[in-house]
Amino acid sequence: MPDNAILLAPRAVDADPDPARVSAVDRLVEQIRDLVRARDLVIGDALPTERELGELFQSSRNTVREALQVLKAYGIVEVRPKIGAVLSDRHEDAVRKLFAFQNDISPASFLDVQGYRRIIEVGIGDHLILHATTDDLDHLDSVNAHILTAQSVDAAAQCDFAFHQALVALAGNRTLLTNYRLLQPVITQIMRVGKSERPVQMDTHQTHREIIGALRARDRVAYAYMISRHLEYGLQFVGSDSVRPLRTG
Amino acid sequence: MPDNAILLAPRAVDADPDPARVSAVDRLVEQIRDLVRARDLVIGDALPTERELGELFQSSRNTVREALQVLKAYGIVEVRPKIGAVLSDRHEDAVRKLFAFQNDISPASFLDVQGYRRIIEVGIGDHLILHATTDDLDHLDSVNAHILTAQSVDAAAQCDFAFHQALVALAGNRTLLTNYRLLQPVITQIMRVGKSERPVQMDTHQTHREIIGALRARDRVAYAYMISRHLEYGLQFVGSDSVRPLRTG
DNA sequence: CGCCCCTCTTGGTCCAACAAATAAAGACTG
DNA sequence: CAGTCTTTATTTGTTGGACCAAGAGGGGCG
Repeated sequence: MPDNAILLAPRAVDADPDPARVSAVDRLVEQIRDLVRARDLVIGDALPTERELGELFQSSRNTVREALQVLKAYGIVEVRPKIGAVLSDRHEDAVRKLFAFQNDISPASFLDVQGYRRIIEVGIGDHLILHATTDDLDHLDSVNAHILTAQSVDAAAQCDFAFHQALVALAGNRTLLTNYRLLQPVITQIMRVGKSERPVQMDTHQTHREIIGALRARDRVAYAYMISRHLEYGLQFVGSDSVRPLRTG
Repeated sequence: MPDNAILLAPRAVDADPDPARVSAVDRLVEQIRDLVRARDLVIGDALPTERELGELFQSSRNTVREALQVLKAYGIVEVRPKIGAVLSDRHEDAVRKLFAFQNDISPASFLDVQGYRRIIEVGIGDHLILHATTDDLDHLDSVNAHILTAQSVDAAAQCDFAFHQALVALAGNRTLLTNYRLLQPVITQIMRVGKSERPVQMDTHQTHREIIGALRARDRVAYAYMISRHLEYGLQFVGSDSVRPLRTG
């Protein structure tokens, strides 16, 4: 049934004008993908060896290797010596990595990302007010509790993000959550900057508690207000004059 | 200003535990990136030839080629015969392609994506009501007009998406727009499915007009209602009985 | 000056080889 | 017989070299 459930393969996303002029590597990438589908391989299954793939698709091992590098960059496979290429579940990680690959992060981006988060986190408010169960909110509390045990700025930022991610997850929309998580590197960096100035774990934890409280009270106005204020709070540390370039190799 | 606008480079997104065990290809990818930075190369500039890169970094040309395949997959470079590797601005395209790479699109995804769109497009309503200028709305009208001239289902879907993209763009948030555009392949496919059943260009155009009208009237309730109904409309062609979960390999 | 042809560089692909890693099989020991 | 060590054979990692086709660049010719 995986077949008829598929309505389409992602198509027309990249033009493919002259099939004769497509490189052997690109062709192999597609052929290997087709092979995976045809054999119904799942995460963890191993592909044929490089030599076998070369023989199977009438290509040299070098070409196969170049195709495997592409698949590896896509997070589709992981290659281990002696084992060969194994289907990987790191695809989302690869997307995230690529997404942040050369997005130099500027103060403008900081503002932009916080604005994005406000749109999202406020936007899901109605849904949370209506559908979040007590269990959901208890879960938020437990996630929030971790921030008190954070031993470093970095760990605190991770916990902070985990809370907001859990909040977004409660919206029950996979696409939204995926997109939100794409910004993880950027968001945690914002949080690191905010927390490096002074220890604000307690403040953050308390504010999160109040946000959860607003949800428990089913008070959508309070929720929207608190989220907005909470997101603006982090920006005061990205003040105009404290914006200094720090180049990291 | 590109330099001092950099606050940080994406870090800690992928672990790099044992620098001794890193493969030559991965090392080369980083070295080539460093080379680009060191020489301040910009979009359109050409990298050294494969043979030169191999000599420069003490690697064989095959290894260089594998690294270039990775950079190509990342949308960092485009390789043109005889010219060599040229710095590319196709990075976002690469992200988009990777994002949709193995997301086989199921009816469940359709629902999910439409839900995501509703969160976004309704969520930006307040901002649009408050800040959209008459020029902005006129621009929306002109974009919307294109759908009447569409000669094919595919073209109509493109126009439809262009309208919604323009709408989201009015929110003035680059991050949001980038994320929305990430879903372009999926969204346009949803639109194609909706429009393939029967010609609905007129309907779509009219509904868009009404949405713009709600914005002109600064009527946020009407806007939210119309957007929601508009997004749900496309779903009727994805019948409920064909909605079953599918394993996303 | 402009056009055409030639050449030589460059990417695209393949082959062969060796090193390093390691899974699998076999040997050894208690 | 069970468990551990060793050997072996296979597989990936990397290199060097070879050839081809395409095309950029230079030189010659009209």
